[in-house]
Amino acid sequence: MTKDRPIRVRLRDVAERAGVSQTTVSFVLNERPGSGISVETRDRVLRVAREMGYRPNLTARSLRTQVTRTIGLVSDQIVTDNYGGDLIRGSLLTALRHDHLLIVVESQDDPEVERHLVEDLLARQVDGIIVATVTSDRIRLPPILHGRTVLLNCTSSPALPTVLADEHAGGRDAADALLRAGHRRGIFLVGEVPAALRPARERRRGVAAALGDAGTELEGIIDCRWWPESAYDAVSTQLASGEVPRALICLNDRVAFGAYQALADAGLRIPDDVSVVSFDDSELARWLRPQLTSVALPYFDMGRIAVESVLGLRQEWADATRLEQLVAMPLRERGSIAAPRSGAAPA
Amino acid sequence: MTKDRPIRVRLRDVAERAGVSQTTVSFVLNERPGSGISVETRDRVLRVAREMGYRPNLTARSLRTQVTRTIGLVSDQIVTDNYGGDLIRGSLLTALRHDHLLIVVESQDDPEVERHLVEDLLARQVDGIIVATVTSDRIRLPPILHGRTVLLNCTSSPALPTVLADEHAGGRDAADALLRAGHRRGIFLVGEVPAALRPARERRRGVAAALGDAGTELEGIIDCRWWPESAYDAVSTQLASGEVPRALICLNDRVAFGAYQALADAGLRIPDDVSVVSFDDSELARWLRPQLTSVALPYFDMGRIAVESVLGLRQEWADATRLEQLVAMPLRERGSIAAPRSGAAPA
DNA sequence: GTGAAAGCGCTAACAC
DNA sequence: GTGTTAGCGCTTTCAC
Repeated sequence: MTKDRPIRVRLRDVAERAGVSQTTVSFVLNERPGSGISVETRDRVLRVAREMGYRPNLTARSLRTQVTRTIGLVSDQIVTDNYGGDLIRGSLLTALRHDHLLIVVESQDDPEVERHLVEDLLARQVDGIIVATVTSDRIRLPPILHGRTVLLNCTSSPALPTVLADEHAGGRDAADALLRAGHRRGIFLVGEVPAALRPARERRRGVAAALGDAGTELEGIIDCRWWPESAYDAVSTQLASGEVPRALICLNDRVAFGAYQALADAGLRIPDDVSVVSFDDSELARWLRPQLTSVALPYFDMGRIAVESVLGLRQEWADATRLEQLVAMPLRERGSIAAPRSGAAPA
Repeated sequence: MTKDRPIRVRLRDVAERAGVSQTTVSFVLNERPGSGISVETRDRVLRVAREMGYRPNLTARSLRTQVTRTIGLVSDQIVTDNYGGDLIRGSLLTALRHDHLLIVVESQDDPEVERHLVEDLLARQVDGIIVATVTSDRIRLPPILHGRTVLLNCTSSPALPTVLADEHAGGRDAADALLRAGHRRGIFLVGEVPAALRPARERRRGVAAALGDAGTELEGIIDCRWWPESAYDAVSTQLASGEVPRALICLNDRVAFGAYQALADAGLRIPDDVSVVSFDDSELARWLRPQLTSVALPYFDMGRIAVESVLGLRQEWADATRLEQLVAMPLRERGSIAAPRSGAAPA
């Protein structure tokens, strides 16, 4: 809270002071082509406008033009979740780059709230809406959405344009990284795979596909929640069982973190005794010792693409051929993978 | 991108269909007190409006009322930084609770961009502006801000209402946690203290004050950047020097993470050999083994308070007595502190 | 109890 | 080249 709202300079004030009509000022300021304003008038208007500190009232302009240069981002929990930051950042910066503002809104997973928020955004005449989720995959029925709408990290029925991470390819890449290092046997997947969670499903499918192509398969799945503690417990149990893995494919970095701790406690070294690869490439991946090889979540890019789509900037969707846009997950190779200890025979 | 913008139902449409004037519809819908609309008319208008799916055009309303129910949040890097999430979330949810929308904008630390963004927000007639930074403390000159402005996690000259974390008290609390466990000697601060960084300065001052009150002082400062790797190196060096600390006060959780790794590599156990306390209480604190005792950054609360302030909801500032609002940093006690090994004598 | 009409600040067709 | 004028969709004063 500070001083009160000052008197704003209006277009009319500038016009009066410059001794011209509002139209002239409007034309000059909006650099309207072919409006045939004389250079002198132009310069005078520009000067007066600057002197008076004129700033157009965008609310009034929007009312007139039916364009707000504003995009609404509705999410369930995106801000809450740390991973979500990049999604917002990608959207935000892209919106700004295209001279649009982003209105971020969070429904806290309450459909009623979500409906309300979307209505509010529409009432504010946003030019487009992005519906994003962190817990991807939850089918959401598109509400009374008009205008341009894009789904980010989730799907709907009936289908709407959607931006998703290419988790399947990511899964392949994770497995391939291991295969390239010579791993064939003793490869475990760490983390539960709930049927409702697209990233989990797809990552596993991708892993299985790559392994299958190499004529091998997972040795097993170490079941645990996607959190360090749960992973620590599960991996510790596995190690205690006597069947020591040679490589771990962790379903995210937090799981990998728990695995690191369990491995350390068991006196096993990474990557000499056990190789580890993971998903998400969060900050954690660089903080671990050794640094973790991880398949990055392309959240920043996804946000960017969603905004570009909503602004109608993407050819792919101009001709609504494909509704799903899959964004590549880059593999970030670091020091957590090495050749298997006892030199498994290559295929 | 989806179907085109549909024809919106306007107030006038509802009025025509209901056979009344716009005024009447407006009065009914806005539940204007003492407007003396008959119950029948009221019900009819309400019914028609619902049937037609009427939604007021908030752009038009804002133009008329000069109120947008919108708050702009300008930050340098808040979205980028993971810690910043809570700041946004606190602001966002509080804004929503008070029926306002949040427009988040990021300047990428470019003053020119920042000026531009603030102007845009003002041009959009936002009801208030919050200027936030992650790297607190950088004095920023308030730009052409009108209306209600609040600074979040940074200060300015001339001074504006500001919401800050009470880092000094936080520093005291961190040190007190150690003192309570019986620590008096061998306490090291880990992390550099740049003069320009308020949190760093204040935390150290608070630590020193608490230690001084207990008749002791820091054994030394282990200088390093606020990142795991740098902390790992610095702490490892310290350990190699032979002077093994009994307690570490890490200036944030990432530093603590690096310290954990260094301690583990040196075969020292936490908290038996060395106690550790830290700042920020990020997710990391709960993921570490043992879990880390940390002084929490009250970002969520700070965001909430900033929004409440900007909305004029806080008595403290109605009478602009104090411009600075200090928010408490709660100590989250976990398993990383124990009595010193060789039982240091209490004061 | 209800309606006519003005006006928020801007853009843009049309006239001169 | 420049000005007149009619709205955009809403709120609100004032008259009936």
